[in-house]
Amino acid sequence: MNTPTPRWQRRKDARPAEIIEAALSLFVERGFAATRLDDVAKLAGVTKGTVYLYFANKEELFKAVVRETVLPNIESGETLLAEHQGRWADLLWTLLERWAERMEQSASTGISKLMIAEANNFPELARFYVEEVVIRSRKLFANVIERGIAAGEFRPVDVALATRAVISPLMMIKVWKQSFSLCDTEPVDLRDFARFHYELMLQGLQAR
Amino acid sequence: MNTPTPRWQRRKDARPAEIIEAALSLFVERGFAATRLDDVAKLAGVTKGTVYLYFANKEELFKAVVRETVLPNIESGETLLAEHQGRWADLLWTLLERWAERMEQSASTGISKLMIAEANNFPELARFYVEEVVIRSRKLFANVIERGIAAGEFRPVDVALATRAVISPLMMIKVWKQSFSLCDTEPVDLRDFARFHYELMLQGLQAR
DNA sequence: GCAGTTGTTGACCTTTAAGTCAGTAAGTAA
DNA sequence: TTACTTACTGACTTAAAGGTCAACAACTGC
Repeated sequence: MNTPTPRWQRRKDARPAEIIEAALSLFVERGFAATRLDDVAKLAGVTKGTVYLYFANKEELFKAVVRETVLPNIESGETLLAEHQGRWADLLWTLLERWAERMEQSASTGISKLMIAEANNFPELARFYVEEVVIRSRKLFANVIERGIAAGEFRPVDVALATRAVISPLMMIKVWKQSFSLCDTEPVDLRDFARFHYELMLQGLQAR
Repeated sequence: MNTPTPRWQRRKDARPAEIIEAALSLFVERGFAATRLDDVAKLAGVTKGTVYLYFANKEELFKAVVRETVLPNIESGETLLAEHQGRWADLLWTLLERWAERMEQSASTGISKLMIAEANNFPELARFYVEEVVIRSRKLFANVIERGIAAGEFRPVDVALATRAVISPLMMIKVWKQSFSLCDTEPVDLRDFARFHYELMLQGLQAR
């Protein structure tokens, strides 16, 4: 007799993560409302019923996607800051470079586009995201700038504004690529841009 | 006898623009899929049937919103460039300042957030937007930078990268405000940021 | 005024996708 | 093998929103 391969397997532990991964990529591509749970299930290799076995409803799945995907990314930067010795400009570049790298690899950075699109529809989730992700990321960069100023390495600029000037260009380019990769005839390389942005900005930041 | 005010009026010419305006503000706030046509109609002071009198379906309304709203904004910048005399850095600041002003006033700049969110769901519209709006805006700024370089006012930087470095920060801050105004506890003023960004960037751009 | 035209309504139909659950088959242990 | 548990399926129900259209009432011209 042939040993028939089972039509499906029981994989209770792996399912949630797989469903979240599938949901992430479809939410990022199409948006929350335009994504059908049948499609999420299909991409995760299960059926819709299974999705509802692990998540109470579509909104809870969305929240899980944001929570599970976003938090791991910040901690590495915070360790870098804690352990850093030497010029603050170098740390700034290290942070930007790592960020650009991660943007090219993992799908998780697509969350920023997703949150921008859906923030108004999920106020509580937006608040969670702003507090746990945005403010923390800003603090990280703000710290570097502040210490650079204190060390006499940077001019005494407005830190809140400078922080945004440092973060926003890379973020915008990434969000842009996420949305218009198919039709932008003049794309730029993320790392090239990160380097260019860093050098341009450093001129204005450095003390004379 | 009292002259009864009619329950509604026939205003064939004004309806399309009013419906488009209503749709714009709801699309920007909630996204395309999450916006109900009943709500658009209500906000425009009509009923759903009237919306379908002027637009074939929801998708055509969306296209009309993008087309009608976005085009008028670019031309003024192009005239400024054509008529400019003097330092190119000054023109750069004029363009950025006007852009920041318009962002604070008209709702039309919310289109960028909308297109970012929906580009993948409307490939043809995304192509139209990229070609008619994005590329044209980039060309405008690229021209200023190129002429500044030719005049020896700016260093010979990579124009494509510099253009994005100039545009993206303001755009990101605007998109951000659009999405997180309710829960961002550390908002920045658009004009302040525009000025800060301009001065920071100019340091890196200027020839020595 | 009155008759004819048409912009507008609102109840209705239709489609789509969220959410449910009884049944099925993959695993497990004796 | 068999008896049992439960992860998983897929057809079903339901709700909501897109889309339609016959009737209506605001205008127009005579």
